[in-house]
Amino acid sequence: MGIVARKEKQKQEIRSLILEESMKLFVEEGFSKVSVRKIAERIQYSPTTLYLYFKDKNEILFYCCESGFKKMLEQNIALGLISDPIERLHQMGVNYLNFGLEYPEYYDLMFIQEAPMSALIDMGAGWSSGDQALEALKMIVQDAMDKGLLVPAKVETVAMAVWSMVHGLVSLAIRQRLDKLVAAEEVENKMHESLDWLLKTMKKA
Amino acid sequence: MGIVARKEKQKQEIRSLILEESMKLFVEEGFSKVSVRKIAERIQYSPTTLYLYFKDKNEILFYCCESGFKKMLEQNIALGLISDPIERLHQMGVNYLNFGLEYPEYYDLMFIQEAPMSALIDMGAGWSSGDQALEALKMIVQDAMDKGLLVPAKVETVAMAVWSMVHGLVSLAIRQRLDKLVAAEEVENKMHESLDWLLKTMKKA
DNA sequence: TTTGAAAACTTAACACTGTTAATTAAATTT
DNA sequence: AAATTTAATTAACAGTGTTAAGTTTTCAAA
Repeated sequence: MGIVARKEKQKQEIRSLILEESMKLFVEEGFSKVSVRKIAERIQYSPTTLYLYFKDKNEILFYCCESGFKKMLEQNIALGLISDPIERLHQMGVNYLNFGLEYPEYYDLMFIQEAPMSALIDMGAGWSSGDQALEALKMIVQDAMDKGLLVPAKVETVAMAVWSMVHGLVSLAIRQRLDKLVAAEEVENKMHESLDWLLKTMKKA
Repeated sequence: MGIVARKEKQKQEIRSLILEESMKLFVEEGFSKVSVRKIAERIQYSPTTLYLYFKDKNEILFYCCESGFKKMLEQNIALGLISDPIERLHQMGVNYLNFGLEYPEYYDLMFIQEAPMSALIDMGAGWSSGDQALEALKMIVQDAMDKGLLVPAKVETVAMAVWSMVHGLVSLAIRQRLDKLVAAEEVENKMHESLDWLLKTMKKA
């Protein structure tokens, strides 16, 4: 049935439209200041129409997360070219910091906000791109360990430490807490210095 | 003037009452679900009365932060007894993790939420107890470096790295992101393992 | 002790928020 | 062309932070 297929396609288009325009608004005005009514006005539909396509506001946020992860993965494509695992890990960290600083609103949604995660738990679904990124991290650590470039330890432990550190840097920066440790203009530099320090430190002597 | 002093004291008492009861509510119901009206009902005043004592809701949150820091500092009193700087740093990290896991609502306010920090910036004031805690951290790192227990590096860089790491662990845990890396029951253990790993790693060979 | 001003508090209201139920309009099938 | 299903809207509810205006209480001077 071509007709039912077309209808399905139209439906998907509106879904995408909602997500696109929502994300634009999140980036423009900041997550907490975007209301269902604002999104609706942007796409020229009534506010309640959104509820025909998404369960609630949280579900919209959740699907925006997914698009954030895709953006993040794109940045990491060139990573495969680096052969030294430590150098690859380092560059992955650099990408992570840059992503967080360049798209703070995305980052907020993906890693800081409570809402999307509990929406996800209700659904039993996804974060699939997020899981993918974590798998990549574990694999690099494993690789580095196999090649004797790191002091032996549990892969999970090291991956968790590295992720926590870059996440800590980005989330403290986004929430302006790092200003309390160094001058605001220097925050970005110092973040990279801290990352450098970690990788130098964990590298087997 | 004894009379004006008494009035001032009464005013302070109501201020404290508001803060106490607000914090109780934050812990009970979670930060985002507490409204001005709920706080007001608890203390048996009209909602608008709160605005006679605080500029807005954010200012209430901000002052709750301060009490959070005091709680945190209390936990760290026993720290002075430990003479080995690395051991002291380690225990400080352990305390940090425990605080975050035991009082997630406090932690949320102090380090994750956006609101209190921007309130603070408007005021030009405080986070005084927070600054104190960071100073303590820097001093320990400095001490460890002086005693040749760490590979030489900028104190700020190392302090930032350590703080970011423990903050990263706690904030990812609170927001249930670590469940994506290890099973939920094991999160707390694994967090401590990651911290142990960091300190072992950064210790000079 | 009564008057008048200052302080403390409340009521009413505004402009928002997310969300649901009932209703209308459009598209498709019979 | 009529009936039915689908899509979108209007109206409304219960809640939010906050302000302006009005009321009650407190306290010092007359």
